[in-house]
Amino acid sequence: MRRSERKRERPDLGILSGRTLFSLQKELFTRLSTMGHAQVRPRHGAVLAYLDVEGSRASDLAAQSGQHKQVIGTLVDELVALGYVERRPDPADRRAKLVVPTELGLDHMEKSDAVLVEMEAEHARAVGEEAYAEFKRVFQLVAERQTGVR
Amino acid sequence: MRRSERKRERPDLGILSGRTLFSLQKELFTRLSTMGHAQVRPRHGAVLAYLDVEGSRASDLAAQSGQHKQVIGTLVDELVALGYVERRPDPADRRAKLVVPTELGLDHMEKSDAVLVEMEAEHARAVGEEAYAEFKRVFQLVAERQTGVR
DNA sequence: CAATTTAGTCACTTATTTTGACCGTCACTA
DNA sequence: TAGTGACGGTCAAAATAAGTGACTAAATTG
Repeated sequence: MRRSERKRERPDLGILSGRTLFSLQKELFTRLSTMGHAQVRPRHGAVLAYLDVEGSRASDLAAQSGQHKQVIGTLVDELVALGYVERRPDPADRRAKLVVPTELGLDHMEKSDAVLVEMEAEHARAVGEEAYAEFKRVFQLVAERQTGVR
Repeated sequence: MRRSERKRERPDLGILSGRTLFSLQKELFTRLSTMGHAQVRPRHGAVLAYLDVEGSRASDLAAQSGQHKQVIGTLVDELVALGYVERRPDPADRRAKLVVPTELGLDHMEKSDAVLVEMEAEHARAVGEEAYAEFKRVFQLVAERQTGVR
């Protein structure tokens, strides 16, 4: 069997993760664009995916998303321009600024969470609820190991 | 519970995939760089990951990796310059060129496959062989569904 | 053999990522 | 309470990457 065939039939963890990530992202943002959020691109996910309703610090967003601080800065600039978030001084630390979602931002966050839940529910129906739950459990362990061990 | 906490404790499929992919990629290429392949970057994976020992067409590599043909062209240029692959006319189709790995390229492919197998084996030991096998099985189904449906 | 596709490259334009320096706080400690 | 090092965020610039449209040559279709 040729290597490319083998990779297709028994893809490694990286290939599976990559395929899933990009395809999921594409579907999510396509769906969101039909729900009134056409301007937001997958890139902005680094901010919106981790944003708290009460607001989050740019550094926390950087740490959680694994992006550089500059990238977060740029994304926040764009999201401010689009009306999804605003920057407010952090009362607890005068160095920091809180990135706080606006009404529009909150709507995006809710819809995005809902679509993801729905997409996962479809997978669960297809492969079996129990099998899917177990899959998620192990995936989380693997992801933690992979991330932590470095 | 705040949203960011929830995302940390019960990450969605996208977050898990993303974390796993990027961390895996980073570790893989870090390890490979200590094995005599310091010049190759994750980007080149689009070519090297799917390359056949007998050579592959640029179009096939583009299709399998999901990259544009131009991207593949550029990557092949770089890999040629680094001595990992060479371009040879495809005897079966005079329009096409085969991208064929050199000795160095073959070494990279073997080592990269071996490191991935090893990394996965470590995960399997940690979460249990059986659980890991089942995880891979379901992951493959989910990835196919996610990719195919759209 | 004309019309259509397909493989690949060229030349450009536009995004995205990465780096390094820098300023104003903060936290700790002597 | 002054000194020191670390942290939060931004600027500017350099380096990489991605996306487009047009174009040549060869295969396929009919």
